[in-house]
Amino acid sequence: MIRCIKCEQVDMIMKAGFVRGKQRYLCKECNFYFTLPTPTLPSAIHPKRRRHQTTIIDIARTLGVSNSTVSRALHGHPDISPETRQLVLDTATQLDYQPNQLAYSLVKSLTNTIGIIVPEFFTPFFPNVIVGVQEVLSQAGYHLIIMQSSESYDTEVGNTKAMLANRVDGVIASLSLQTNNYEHFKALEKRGIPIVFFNRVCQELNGPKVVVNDFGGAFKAVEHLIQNGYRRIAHLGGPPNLVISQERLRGYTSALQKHGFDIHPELIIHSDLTAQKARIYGQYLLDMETPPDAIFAVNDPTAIEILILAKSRGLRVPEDLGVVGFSDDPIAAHIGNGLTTVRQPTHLMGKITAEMILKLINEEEEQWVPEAKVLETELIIRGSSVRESYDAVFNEANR
Amino acid sequence: MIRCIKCEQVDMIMKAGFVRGKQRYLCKECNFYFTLPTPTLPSAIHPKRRRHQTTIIDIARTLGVSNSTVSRALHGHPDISPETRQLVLDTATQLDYQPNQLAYSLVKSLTNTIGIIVPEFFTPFFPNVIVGVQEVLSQAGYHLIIMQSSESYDTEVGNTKAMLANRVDGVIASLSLQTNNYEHFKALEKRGIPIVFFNRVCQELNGPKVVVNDFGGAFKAVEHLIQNGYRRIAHLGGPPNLVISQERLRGYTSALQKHGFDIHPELIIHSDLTAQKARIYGQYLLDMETPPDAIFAVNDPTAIEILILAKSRGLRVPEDLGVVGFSDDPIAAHIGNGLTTVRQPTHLMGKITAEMILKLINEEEEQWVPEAKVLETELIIRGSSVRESYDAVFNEANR
DNA sequence: TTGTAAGCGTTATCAC
DNA sequence: GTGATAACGCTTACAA
Repeated sequence: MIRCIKCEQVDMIMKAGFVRGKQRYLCKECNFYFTLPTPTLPSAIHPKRRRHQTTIIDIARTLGVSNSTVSRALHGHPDISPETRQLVLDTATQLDYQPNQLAYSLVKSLTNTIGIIVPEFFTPFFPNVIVGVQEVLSQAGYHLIIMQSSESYDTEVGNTKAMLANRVDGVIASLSLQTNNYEHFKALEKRGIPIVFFNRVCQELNGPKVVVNDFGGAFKAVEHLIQNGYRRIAHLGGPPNLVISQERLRGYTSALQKHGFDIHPELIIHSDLTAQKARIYGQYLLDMETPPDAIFAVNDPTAIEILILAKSRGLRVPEDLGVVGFSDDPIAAHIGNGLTTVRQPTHLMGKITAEMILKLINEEEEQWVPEAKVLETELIIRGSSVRESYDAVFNEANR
Repeated sequence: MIRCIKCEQVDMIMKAGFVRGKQRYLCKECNFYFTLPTPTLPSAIHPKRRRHQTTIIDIARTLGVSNSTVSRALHGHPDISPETRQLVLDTATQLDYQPNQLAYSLVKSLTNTIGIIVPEFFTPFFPNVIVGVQEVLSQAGYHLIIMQSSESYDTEVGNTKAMLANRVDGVIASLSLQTNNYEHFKALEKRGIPIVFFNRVCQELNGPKVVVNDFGGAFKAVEHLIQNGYRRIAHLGGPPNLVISQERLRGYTSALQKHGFDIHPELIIHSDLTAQKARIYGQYLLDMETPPDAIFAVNDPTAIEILILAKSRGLRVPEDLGVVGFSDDPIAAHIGNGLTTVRQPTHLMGKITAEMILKLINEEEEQWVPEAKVLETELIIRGSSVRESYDAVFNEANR
């Protein structure tokens, strides 16, 4: 005999289909739809659910307590008797309970998840940064969901949408090569989701950024080439829209200017960071009427391609051609007599980026957060750029 | 005037605090607590929620329709008039609506997320596999949540717990060095979460696996050394608990046996895949009374360490010492005269693993899924192992 | 210390 | 074609 839970009527009840496996009723008296409250019997079993995961309700039922009690016990809430608490904990392990993070996140509007968008995974740079990020985040109890833009603007937009849909608590990003429009990141900002950019940043967005001193690194690299007697130094640069390209180019020109060299625009090439393009532009440079005697490349993969190209042409490195890269990829130490390069603190970069995003998430009011953190680079001098004699001469002259 | 929603009484109603900003009442007649159902007024505003994300209900309210209508419109359900549909879609973009994947996942018990657990990120192997995985998964509309065990058993257990809590639809995993107990993976299985192991698999779990033919690769490598006249070939192996170590060792011994060589247990070393240990064991091997004239290393980082060690000792490679690695890391092509190594199809491995997990997720009944997929390897012959004269002699003798 | 019930944002079922 | 309502699994304010 079914009684309407609203008007207590008994006679005017009609069956009205099933909802999620439970009989549904309609009270014709008060025109009210309802299902019967789930019976609180300890042995109540969901009959037709496959692979049912244990919930706090299951624990509550087997113990004959309310789900709030269970919730409190599970979270070590102070207002609960030690006995109940232990009882709950025991049955939880007994029933192999695993909390449902989804339900938690839904109710708390917190996912404890940070999203990171990186352009690629092929050079060791981004994986290394991620290692640093993850170290800090997992310590703080956050998960990391990693997405690749694959250097595509459209994919990057999709990534940010997915971040939004999954309600990540914060986003870490490094821009794709194609990205020139930043609306998708502004959409995140607008919703109050903190973002920290690293490495491939953009000046248009005024959030916090973590970068290395690209200018300084490039400056040191080119000055080092000058000190080794190279006089016609080319720059195989990156795409002009990236700040790292701009800064490294600026370092290059500044170093030349400081030492009284002219800037030759024909020796400045804008490429795309890949070895394929480096090969083409490298050929072009070395085929010039007056080819350069040194090349400062925007990153290690392109520098290595130049090294390979030089070898195939019978050019001696460093005698005929000096080469300096940027990144200190592991391979740089081992290729030929070693590639001189600018080392970036990738791991540290990851850690600092992660710390920044955590700070942004946890700040109550608008605390002060540094606009941009600039990490220092280190010039690692190896065989591809050291011409002993010149170095001596130069240092002599400067003393 | 408040009426009890249960007994319809009007006089015995008392105010009884607030719940989530709504007045709560107690009916003294039937002793029933209740709040008034949320008014369906179009202009009802959540008064005190900061950073409120637009929901389906907001759209419904502004349009004066029900949320089911909105839901249907957003999902392109057939039973909806084109006008309403367009109206909903328009206001959705207007209000900048972003679906809440959490709520969706909660109700559907589907997250559209796959978790992957990898031991490390330092060698290019795992990043490369991940690239392949992600290619397939993102095509299928799945996200990837990446976790690192950092070669630690405890972290790996934590990772699986987190996967469970986040209710991922499937798990891809490669075991940590420390892992000897597989209960945490069995716990996933028990809950019906599909798992696919790759590369570092374990025989105890009988789920699907994707591996390369480690045996065959090792066999080819060692046979190649024999053909180049090396007669005392050592094996710098991996940890004995990993199947890859076992298989590569098996390939090593089989190749020796096939060519009538004795197995010298003192030439078989179990290390841990790292360059640090490789240095120590490498020293040990080269310091032997009768040192080996060739070393087959379990992976490239260790092989490269041997190369460096040999150089520092003035040993000529390949004349005095032959070296073969396993993986074909990018660096292998460039170090010294090149490192001979066994190439693994990392990208393909990722793609196949991803396809397998998708198949497992989508299969209705227990469809047949291959137990294990074995991918072929390729021996990449470079300078570290080719002694022309010996090769000729050997081939002569075998003709 | 424990219980009650709302609500987080969705989907699904049935009635109309 | 549209609306009403429950349910997904959890936290929490308030009352007892």
